[in-house]
This record gives sequence, C-alpha cells and structure tokens, in this order.
Amino acid sequence: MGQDGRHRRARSTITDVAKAARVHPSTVSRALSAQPGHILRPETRARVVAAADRLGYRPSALARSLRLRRTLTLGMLVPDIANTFLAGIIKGAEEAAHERGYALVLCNTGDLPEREATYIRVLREREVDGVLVASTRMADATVDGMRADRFPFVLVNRGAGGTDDLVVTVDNIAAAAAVVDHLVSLGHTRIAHVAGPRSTTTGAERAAGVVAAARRHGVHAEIVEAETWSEAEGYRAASQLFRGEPPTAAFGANDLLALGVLRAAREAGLAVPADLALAGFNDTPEAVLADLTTIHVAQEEMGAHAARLLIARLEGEPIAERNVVLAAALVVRGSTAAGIVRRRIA
Amino acid sequence: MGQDGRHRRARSTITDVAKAARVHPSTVSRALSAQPGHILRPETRARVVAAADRLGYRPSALARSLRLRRTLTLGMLVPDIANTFLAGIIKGAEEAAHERGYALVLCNTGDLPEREATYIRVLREREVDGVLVASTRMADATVDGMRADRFPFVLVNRGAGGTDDLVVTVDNIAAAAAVVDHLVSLGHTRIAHVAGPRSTTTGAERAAGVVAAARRHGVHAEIVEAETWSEAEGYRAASQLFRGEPPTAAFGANDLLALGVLRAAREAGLAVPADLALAGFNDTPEAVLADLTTIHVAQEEMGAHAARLLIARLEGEPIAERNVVLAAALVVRGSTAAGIVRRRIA
DNA sequence: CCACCAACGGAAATCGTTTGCGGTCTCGCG
DNA sequence: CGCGAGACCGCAAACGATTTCCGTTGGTGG
Repeated sequence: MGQDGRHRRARSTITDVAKAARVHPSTVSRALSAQPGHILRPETRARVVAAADRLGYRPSALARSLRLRRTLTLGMLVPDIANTFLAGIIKGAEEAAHERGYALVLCNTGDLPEREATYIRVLREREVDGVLVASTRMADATVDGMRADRFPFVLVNRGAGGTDDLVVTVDNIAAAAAVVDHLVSLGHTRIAHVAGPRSTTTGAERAAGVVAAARRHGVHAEIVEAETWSEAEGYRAASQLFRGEPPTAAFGANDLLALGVLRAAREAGLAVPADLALAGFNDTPEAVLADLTTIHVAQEEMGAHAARLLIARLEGEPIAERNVVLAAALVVRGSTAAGIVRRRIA
Repeated sequence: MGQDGRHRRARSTITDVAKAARVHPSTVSRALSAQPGHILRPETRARVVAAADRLGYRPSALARSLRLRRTLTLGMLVPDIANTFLAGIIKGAEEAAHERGYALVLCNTGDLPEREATYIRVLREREVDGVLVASTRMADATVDGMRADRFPFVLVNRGAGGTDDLVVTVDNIAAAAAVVDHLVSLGHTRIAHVAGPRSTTTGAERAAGVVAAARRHGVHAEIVEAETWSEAEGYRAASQLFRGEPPTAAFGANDLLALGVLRAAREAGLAVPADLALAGFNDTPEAVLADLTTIHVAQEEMGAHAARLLIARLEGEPIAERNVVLAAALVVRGSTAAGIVRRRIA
C-alpha cells in the first residue's frame, strides 16, 4: 500500500493506461467498456485490462458524463431528511436508483420554496438527469419551471395539480375516509381533524376525505389546519382544540401531527384511547412505538416506484401509468382500541 | 418561458452566450465569474450578463469540474438513512456542506463492507472531493485504502482505530460509565448491557465503559453482544437475558437496542421502570417518545462538525483538532425514574 | 498469386469550461 | 506626434473520456 507516502498520488488517466499497455487511448476505452460493437483481440484486451488494474485506473465519471451528455445521477428534493416517513421513501428511491446504475443526490429543502428553487438550480447545473420531488406545493414555481423546460421529474407523495406530471402517491381521500369510517364505527360523533397545510395536495386531499366521510355518516368533523407537518404544530393545534369541549376522537393528517395531539392530550389529562381516540397517517416507526392507529403507506415501495418511473422516462422506456396510486391500508392499534381502558408502554 | 414547446430545449452553452454577446467564450467566463483578477469594461460585462440571462445560461458544473479538478461535492457513507440518529447527522452535514458551497451525495451501505467498498469506488469515480464515513468498522479495508491513497475523509460517530485520521465522535467510555453510575445510584446491582457489535468502536468503547464503571462500583455487569444495531437484535438479546433471573436494569448500546429490550420486557411481563430500569444511547426522537433515559448526542452538530472538518482539510485550512470529541450528557427520563411505579404513554 | 474482406486499432473531433499568453487599442505625457 | 503603459479581450491549450472515420493488417478464396 501507498509506498509513495509523501504526497497525494495522482489519479491515473486513460492516457496513462494507454501508454502502459502500448495502445491508443481509444483502444483502452474499447477494452474497458463492454459495448457489443467493440471487437478487440483477446490478447490486446487482456494487456489493457492488466495495465488498467496495475495502475488502479478508474475512468473519470466527469469526463465521461461530459462526453456522453448524461450523468447517471438523480436529484431528490425532500422537506426533511430527519422525517422517518421521508427516510423510508429516500431509502427506497436510493436503492432502486442504485440498482439501475444511478446515484442519488439528496437535498433538504426544509419545505421552503426558495431553498427548493436554489437546489433545483444547483442540481441542473450539475446536470443531473432528472429529479424526484417530495416537497411540492400545489402552486409551485419550481415545478412549473421544470415543466416548461421539459426537464424530467417525478413527484412523490405530494402531487402538484398538473394533470400530465409523473406522480406517485396514495389515495389520500379514500384513506382519510377509512379513518373516519373506523372512528364512526367505534361510536365517535365528534371528530377533530388536524389537517396538514392546504397548500399541499396531501393536506388538502386528506381534509377533503374527512369532510366527505363525515358528511356521509352525518357526524360533525371539526377541521383545524396546521401550518407545518410537525409534531409541534400538532401540539399547538390540539391545545387550541382542547380549550373548548374536546372531541372524542382526533385524526392527525400525519403521524407527527398525531403525536403532537397525543402530547397535548396527556397534558390536558385526557387518556388515549379512553377519553380520546387518536389516529395518524403514514405508519412511521414512531406510530408503531406509540401504538398509534394510522394509515399504512409502503414508503420504500413508493420511493422505489418513483425512482423507477423517472429512470424509465429517462431511458425512453414505455410508461404504463403516469399517475401511480399505491394502496394504503388502515392499521388499527391501541390508540383507537374499543373497550380497552388504558394501555401502558413504559 | 418555454415557447418552443415541441422538444426538449437544448441547454445553452458558454459559446452560445459568447455568440449572442459578440465576444469570445473566455470573455463570458471572465464576465460571469467574479474573480478579482478579471478586468472587463463594464459595458462588455453588461452585454454578456444580458445575453446570459436572456438565454437562461447555466454553466455546466461538469465541464467546470473537469477543468478545475474539483467537484465541490462530498460523499457520505451511512449504514442506514432511515435511522433517525444518522438522519440528524446527515442533516447537520448537509447543511454545513451547503453553506460552504458543497453538495452531499448520500450512500446507504446497510452496514455491509462490500457495499461500502462499492460506494467508495463510485464516489471516487465521480471525483467527489472527499467523503464522510459514518459506517466504519475497526478493521476496515475501505478506510485503509483511502488512507493509503491519501484520499481525504473524515470519520463520523464511529472511529477506526487509526490514530492519524480525522474523526468526530463522543466520549463513549465516559458516557457509558455515566449511565452505569446513574443506575448504581438508583440502587441497581445487577445490570445488563446489550452491547453493539465489537467490530465497531462505538460498540467496543461503550461496553468497555460499562465494564470499567461496574468494576469501580463493585457491581455485576452482564454483557450480551448484539450482532447489529437494530431494534430486532435488542429484542433477541433481551429475550435471551430474561430467560434466567432477569437483571434489574438494562442498558442498550443505542436507543434502538434499548427499544428492543423494552419490547422484550413488556412481553416478559416486566414493567419499566418498576421491574426493570432501562437506558439507551443517542437521544433519538424515539427515546423522547418512549420516555427513555439515554445519552444525549448533538447529532446535527456532529454532522456539521465533520463536514466542516473535511472542507477545512480540502481547502488547506489549518486544522485545530484532528480528533474531535463532542460533549455528551446523560438525560434522565421515566424509564429509570426512581420511586415511580408506572407511567403510561398511550 | 492476386483481390477482397473482416478484424483491429490509430487519429482526431468533441463535450463545455478556465486561463496563461500575448496582441491590439486607447490614453496621457513629453 | 511618438511612445510606453495599461486595459481589455481574443486565442488556444488544457481537463479526461468516447466515438466516428479510416488505414493497416492478415487471412481466404478464386
């Protein structure tokens, strides 16, 4: 190992290999890339390969991308890496991308439109082949820009109103309605919904699902809109809710909001599920931990699906569905258990 | 915007801008990069700038990197994106990197050495300027390789035995000892430690801290080594522990292991903290949720610190400490509360 | 023995930037 | 009016790969 300990060893280039193997650089290229059209004498190829790994040669992806006009890289915009729901999506996307030889560059937008715009600019300067966007708003200038430029992108989890976009989501309306159905079946008639921001499709659709289902059952649903998707906002919204006569059931538009409601409920002395039935959305690890009834979303599959869809678009493969709606299922846990007085965890 | 709706608009290059502004490409380059040495007639510069944004010109980071021999990109190897502890580190690293104009490419190794090797190869082909490694083992061929090539890297969270590496960690021995001190102070004398894999510095050091502290207090510490850092392994290890006479206190080498122990305890009918005091390590969001006593680690700071250290190394800035040890603090929560009979969560 | 063809591999152009070098122009001063 | 000093900016050579286009071999069939 590194016997030239002194200074950083220079990267060897295709020319170095060519010299070492006494062939032309073009021959090195042919020997190393297993393209079908390349016919090389086995002996020549062997000599090149030998020289290549004697020198520890690694082709420069930079130079190759410049010439080939593609980087085999995908960008991905997420509102928050530390959100476990998104982490699942990212993981699925990363693996699917890697499987097809693409790398993934992650960008944390913090759900801020201007950071989103900045990152898209950076990604496009870096010439990523396409991007996965998990942080869209409904009216989103960044997405409009990509649409206008016909720059390849896929929307994940949240849509953006456009009818022609490639999108991977779940059926939010049906899922939210399923939660309400479940709560009503337990006998609840005063249901609160802590909605996500209406500026996002997920927030708007889930609230719409709640409203529709409530109307169908003839029960009252009170909607409070949170400003962000965070636990803190769930707490804030719930504290406000509990000031008056508290509802008997609450449904957070995602698990974090529901956990915020849980914290507020505990502080208000409301026991879950005895005094307040509680449900969330996404089925993150936290939901499992808090024994929270929620909607299960196949996170990794969602990410993987989105990545594969984008790659299919990039490679010009036929696209079966432009608008993929994954199945989501109600998972009933202790937080809405009927007849159970109290459960303990710790 | 995009009035040529038909086909993908070709990216405009520096040459296009040069033509449009009736200058040489080199002049465009000078006009657009605010280097101190470049003297341009204001009028010329204005003409170039105008042409550039009329054409929506964006310099190709690819071509620039090729020429400049640096990509302003960092790679980062993590065992699992979906792990909230790592998510915090990643977030901190990503932000610090972005602040200094670097992008971050994430790679999920799944804690598998061969995937680690593959990813390092990919990253180096892409000519990232350096990498952050959060998934090292103690004897790690990949790290050895980078050391030998003098390729810039920083180890985060886990070290790798090398004395000369750039490393950002916490004082695992002291922190683990603090947990034992705390448990002993509550009167526990039969303490179990579910250790992380000894092949990692974190696993080995925390176990060592436990052993040392136990000896110092003259109490018995039983060590069970988990094979991975997962909740499932914690559960498995604990189930095994509980077969005989169960200990009165258990300490998981990270929060996930501790949560696994919690699940096993519940199944074994042991109440926490009444029958079993429980502690973890890292202070992840899950620990807060489960009201788990743990060691607080400043995750984002750790990631940010590591990124800044790497960038300092890359830019040839002076490096104060090669081996940064961040402070960690014991956070006492309900899972080790003295005198509390039972707490409920849901 | 010659012609022809396939197989092989060299030369050079290209991808989009940056930058050292030096040419031209403008100005001010003697 | 001549000359030197800057100022400004064009030229061309990199950076490291891929690929098209040919020229050269060597073998084979007539």
